[in-house]
Amino acid sequence: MKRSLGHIEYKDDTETLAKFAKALGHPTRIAILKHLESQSCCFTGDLVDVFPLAQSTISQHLKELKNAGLIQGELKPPKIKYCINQENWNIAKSLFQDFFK
Amino acid sequence: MKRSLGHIEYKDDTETLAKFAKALGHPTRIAILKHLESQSCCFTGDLVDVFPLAQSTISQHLKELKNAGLIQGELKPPKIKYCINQENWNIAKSLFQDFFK
DNA sequence: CAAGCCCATCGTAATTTTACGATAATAAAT
DNA sequence: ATTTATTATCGTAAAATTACGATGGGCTTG
Repeated sequence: MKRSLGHIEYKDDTETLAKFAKALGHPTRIAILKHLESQSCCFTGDLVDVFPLAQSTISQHLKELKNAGLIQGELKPPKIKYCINQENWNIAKSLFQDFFK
Repeated sequence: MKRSLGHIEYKDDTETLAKFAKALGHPTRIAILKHLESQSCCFTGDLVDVFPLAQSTISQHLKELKNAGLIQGELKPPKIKYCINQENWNIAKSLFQDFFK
């Protein structure tokens, strides 16, 4: 990208909403989150069984959801249990609600 | 991308929600839509004045929002008036609502 | 018909995303 | 201490995204 202006400054809510939306902007990640909602929690391996994707790809999607704050991982050796991050989930929820008025 | 499986088939709602989310996944596009909500409608030129971005860049963002179905353009020569596509907007709204339960 | 205004599109470049296989890391169990 | 199970990370490659300037097309006005 040719960026003449480095960063454009948007309002915090705008940036945050875009960040959440971006994380939701892939069908696999939507499906993962739906799965997490229905199961409340699950392990990486469960998802690898459900989706026809490489384990590393699933892991990458989980990483993005985690970076966006939508999920969190809890160590349950040798597995990792992923759950919705309820706090940020609620923030996202109200940002989207406000956005759609 | 190395795609061994061509396309993964997700449920329609999942694909649609991801498509809307992807379109919302950039702060400039969020800001454009907020602007459109407050003004109800506006011209491309108005946005070029508001955002420190090249006219072609604004146009490209508008194109993506249009492709996602979130906005529509009406010819008002020599300008083009952009508005929220209310029908799809409502679809997006309820998809996000359902998603966040 | 020419000139001007507004906007989309083209061509281009840097960056990011998406995906894979292979490898490394971590903790438990043997 | 070695093995096993599970998951993250690395290296890589193709494609998509984001941005710019320049060009072109459509419509109105002179």
